[in-house]
Amino acid sequence: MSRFKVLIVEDEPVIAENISIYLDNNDFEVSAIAYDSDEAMEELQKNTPDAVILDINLDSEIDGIDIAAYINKEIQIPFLFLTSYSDKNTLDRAKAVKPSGYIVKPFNEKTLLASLEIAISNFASENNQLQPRLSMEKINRHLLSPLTSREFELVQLVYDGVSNSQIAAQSFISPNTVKTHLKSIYLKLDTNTRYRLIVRLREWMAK
Amino acid sequence: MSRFKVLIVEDEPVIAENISIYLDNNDFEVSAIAYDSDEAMEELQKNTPDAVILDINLDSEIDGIDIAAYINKEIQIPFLFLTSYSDKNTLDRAKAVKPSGYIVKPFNEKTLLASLEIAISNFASENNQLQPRLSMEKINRHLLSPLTSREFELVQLVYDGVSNSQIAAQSFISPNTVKTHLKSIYLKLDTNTRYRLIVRLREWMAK
DNA sequence: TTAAAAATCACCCACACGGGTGATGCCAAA
DNA sequence: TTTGGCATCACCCGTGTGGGTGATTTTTAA
Repeated sequence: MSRFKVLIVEDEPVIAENISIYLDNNDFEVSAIAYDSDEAMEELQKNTPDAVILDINLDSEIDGIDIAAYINKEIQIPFLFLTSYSDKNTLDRAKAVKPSGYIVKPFNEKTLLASLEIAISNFASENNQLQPRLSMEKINRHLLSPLTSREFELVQLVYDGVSNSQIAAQSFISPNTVKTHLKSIYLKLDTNTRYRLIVRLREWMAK
Repeated sequence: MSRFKVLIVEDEPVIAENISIYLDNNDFEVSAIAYDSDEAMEELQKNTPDAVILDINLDSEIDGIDIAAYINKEIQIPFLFLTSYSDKNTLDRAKAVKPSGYIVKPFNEKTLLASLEIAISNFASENNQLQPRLSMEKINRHLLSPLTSREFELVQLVYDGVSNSQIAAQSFISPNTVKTHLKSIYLKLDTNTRYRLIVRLREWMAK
């Protein structure tokens, strides 16, 4: 696998250089170093990285948190804050843009590296399974009498938008049997149409 | 608001004490300090905290990563790793349990605190909006001709499991009009049943 | 002002779906 | 051995939903 491209946004050249060298020695590719917000925005657009390390204070109109907001809106890649400031005010503003991490200077290089790896890993898996799979456990939590395993199989198909006849075909049972199962399912789930079943399941999986 | 209860799992008493005092001075309540995995498991069950700081190496059968796996399965609260180890092997194991953060010792106290706050904040908002609201923007990204605003209103109702007659009633239009709108919607979304529409929207919102 | 797009409505038809009822065979627990 | 849960199937009926067609009014943009 090719190395992950990381953009460093940091106005102090010495620190930026240090980070760059350190990342380069540890299986990351530094796509660029941006010393101010303009450079950062440009880099984000024309040479989009896989992750970003963001200093918050850049003594310009736009600060690191603004850049983060832009990333969330337009690019959707993970980012870490790396900053000297951890006062309540700054932290509260930072919370709003949902950073993958927040590291306060002076920082432990290993912490930076580990945080970066975790951020990338978490971000990737979030995007792949933000489609929560149905969990029989979670469903039964809401039920008086739990679903049988067969019923759960059918529920999964319904949840994926499969029609009764299709379910019958790929489950090797009669369409009538599918209907019979659905009746018990509706009874247990206290529902009466397949689309309301889907909506209910979506809600239950979300929490 | 009452203070967040944090469990500290750390086998070195001096470090554990230091963290405890520091958190206590910064608006967190330390629900307990667990010096080994048994104590940790017990605390998690009988005095469930809002977040956990986990050392990985606890020189017992069960280590911090195992505890993390347990938390994910049974409790669902955010946790941070705080450890001396950041070798590839340990880190890869840690990635699998999706920690909110990974801090390597010796650590900057402010980093710990900021990471904890970010972790709790991110975790809370994840749980509240894991039910993604429909976004007209995201839908239209997939369409040749975009939805009109009226159509989008109806799509939202369908997505919430509302029947045609109910939609008609609460939108003050004729059931026939609802059907007409749905026809255009199905045409644009390339679908032909309301439940497949719901499934498709769910998929599109997820990424 | 005028043409195009959007929103509204009606009627017909076909069918997938859901509710009601009843039945059979299997298997495990009592 | 028997009871009860589970999975399987069938038939009937009513209706909500979707497809086809055509129309009028309102709003928006040219």
